[in-house]
Amino acid sequence: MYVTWGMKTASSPKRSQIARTAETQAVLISAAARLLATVGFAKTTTQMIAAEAGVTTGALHHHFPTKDDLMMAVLDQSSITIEEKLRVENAGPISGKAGIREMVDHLWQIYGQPEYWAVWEIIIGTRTDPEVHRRIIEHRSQSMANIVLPWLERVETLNGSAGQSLDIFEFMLIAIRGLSLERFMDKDAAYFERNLAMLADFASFHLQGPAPQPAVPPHTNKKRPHPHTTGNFEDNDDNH
Amino acid sequence: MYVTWGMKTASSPKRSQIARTAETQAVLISAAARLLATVGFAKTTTQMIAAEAGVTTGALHHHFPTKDDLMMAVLDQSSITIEEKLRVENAGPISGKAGIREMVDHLWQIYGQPEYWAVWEIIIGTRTDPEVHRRIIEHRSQSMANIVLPWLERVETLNGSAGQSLDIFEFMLIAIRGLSLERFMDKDAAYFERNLAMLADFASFHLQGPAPQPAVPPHTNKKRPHPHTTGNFEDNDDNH
DNA sequence: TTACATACATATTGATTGGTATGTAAATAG
DNA sequence: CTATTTACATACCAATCAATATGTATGTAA
Repeated sequence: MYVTWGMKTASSPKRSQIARTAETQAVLISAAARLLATVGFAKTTTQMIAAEAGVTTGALHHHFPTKDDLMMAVLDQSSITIEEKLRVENAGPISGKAGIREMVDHLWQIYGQPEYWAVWEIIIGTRTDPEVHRRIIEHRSQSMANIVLPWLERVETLNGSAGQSLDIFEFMLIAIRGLSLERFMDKDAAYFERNLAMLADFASFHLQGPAPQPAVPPHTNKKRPHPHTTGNFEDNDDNH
Repeated sequence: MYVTWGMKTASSPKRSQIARTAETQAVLISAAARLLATVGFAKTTTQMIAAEAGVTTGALHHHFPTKDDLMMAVLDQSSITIEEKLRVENAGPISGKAGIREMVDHLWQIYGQPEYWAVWEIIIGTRTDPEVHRRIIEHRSQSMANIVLPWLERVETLNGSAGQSLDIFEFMLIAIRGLSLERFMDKDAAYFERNLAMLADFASFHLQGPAPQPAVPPHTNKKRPHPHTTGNFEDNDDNH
């Protein structure tokens, strides 16, 4: 449980205060996100988070006075991670049907992963708290601006109407969120691959006009062209 | 809070045991579903459910020994309600673009409503409990069969390939589930209308061949052709 | 009417929750 | 080195949770 981290601290006995704070907070945030994605908001307690992080509840409440503070920190960290992931492959214009399919896979790599589900767990779990909810709304609207604008620039070469592209991007995110919900239902890899292809088809249809033929892969496909499109919650092999 | 139900019991002093049981259980299930949709699984306690239903926790645990039993009853009731809703408008073949748009609205009327979110709250909230999770999986797969099969029969007249129609139906459900998630983000009615239109457009293309133009409504639409497509969680005016 | 079962309410349980109070070790400033 | 702050652990708290134990009212079969 706390073996890996414990060895790491033992190997570096002389750390500065800011280094200790940064490391402990990072470990707590990561542990909280991991638990949110695996067991959900309702069952993620402060004691579980502390145990998963390899610290005590005292340390947790030292860095994050309330549980909500830690949740907000998880949101902050997730948006940082996402913007980082997007910046890596976010270069050059999107060309043709293959480029759109690549974009869909890219979005699924980010928003379809179990780690990202922690964000929705917080959004859904804290929706009755007006203060937290308000912060989340503005948090996400700002984060969305950083994601949508680069996309619009890359896809503008294909279609002239920017408003149309924005709508399509919104829909793609919606579909990917819906697909991520299906991970709770023990679906196989082909299911996700099939619907990602369908979504890419959807974007191509709306961006480049109707294709000669729909060209959606058949219901039973023998080879998996995108093996990284999986990501069931049961697949993770934690050591706890 | 318990005024309505209280008066009802006072007005009918002589009820049979089976009638009392049926009514109390129904009231508890409805109260549980309402709370799940509004405040979520984490904050839905047995005491809140009992208070919302106008009974005591003793009555709750008399009819449903454990909280999970009540949750399963909510699932049972929801599938009954859904199959009922589907049976009402589930007659005659789907004709043309307008028919598909009608079908999308119909699905949104069922799966997009806040009441249905209670089902997902249970699925997500109890995903660590293997026994409950197993029951939910088979519960839903059976329920899905009752929904998909009639759909396939109605749409088969348009397109010959049944496998293709099944894939599209799957995709529609995914998108609608993703769209229902967006209700937590304070989106307006135009947002939902816009994306439902895009989904219907996409389905039309795949089911009846390419249309002349995609014909997506503009980003800012002044009139709302489908006023029933709203349904934010904040819109409900409970008296508690 | 009597005997019993069912439907509830009241009161209370032990376990668990998020959070606090306080002590201790480590880092940093003077 | 000394003083003080910071980082963290231990112990504990009031509140709340689901669930139980028990009492009472009500319907039902004899």
